[in-house]
Amino acid sequence: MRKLASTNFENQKRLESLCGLPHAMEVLKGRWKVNILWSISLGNKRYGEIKKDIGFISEKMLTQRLRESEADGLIIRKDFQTIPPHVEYYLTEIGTDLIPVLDQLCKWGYKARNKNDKEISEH
Amino acid sequence: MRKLASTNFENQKRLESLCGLPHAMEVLKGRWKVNILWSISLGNKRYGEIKKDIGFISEKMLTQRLRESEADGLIIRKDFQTIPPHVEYYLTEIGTDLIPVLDQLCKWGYKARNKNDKEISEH
DNA sequence: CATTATACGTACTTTATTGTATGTACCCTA
DNA sequence: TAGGGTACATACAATAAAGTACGTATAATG
Repeated sequence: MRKLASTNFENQKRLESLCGLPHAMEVLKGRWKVNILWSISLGNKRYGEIKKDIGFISEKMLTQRLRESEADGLIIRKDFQTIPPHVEYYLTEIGTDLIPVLDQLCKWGYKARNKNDKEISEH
Repeated sequence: MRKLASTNFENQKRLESLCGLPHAMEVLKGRWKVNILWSISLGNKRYGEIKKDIGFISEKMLTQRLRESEADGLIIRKDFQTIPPHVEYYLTEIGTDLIPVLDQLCKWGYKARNKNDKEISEH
């Protein structure tokens, strides 16, 4: 739960008003979000598929992050209203737009990791 | 401080081993990091300049994040060894490579924010 | 008739991050 | 000689995120 009257919260708002970057980071933050979005972009639609794809995410985390990404407008939740339940998740337009950026970030991440590992092992 | 034997920690490591994306997010996480890096990329070199540029970051946060980004290999700290102290921060090569990606992310962030605001105000 | 599968919800504990307050050592300027 | 600037460090309190354990309803399967 967010505490609306804390400096913590205020600082985040102030940052987000400065430029788009903090908003982007806010929307992507948390351990699992980018992986969930990525997984959906690869064609995993159902809760169970995403869970299996990531492998070791807890059900609580998955549900929570999916809800947040839905609220942020990145994904759409389609409930087939059946029993047992059948739900599918899709990227929205803005969610889809994010994927190439994540791809860039991923490539950078590889480079950064290798570079740093190398430098550390040189000692 | 990180607790090395927690599931929390282990999960992060597991994710990072999967692809470059979690590593990138790990390196950029926290409220202030991307703004600090951005500020340096704009030409702010000194501690005080970065602090003034962001405006409302506490000194503790700034120091802490600078140290982390240095450990992650994104920036270099050049201490002029004078009294009163004079220190300058520069982006490394890999740190510089990140800037265009952050720029993309920033643009996406604007779009995502506007889109979401609009949809919310339509209710 | 017990198990598995679906997609969650809720209460609780553990870990991690962020913020606040204060102190440091020295220099320069008024 | 009092105050401001430089670039931090440290102890502590407040807040947020992540993980654990357990429970739900129903249907199909063995």
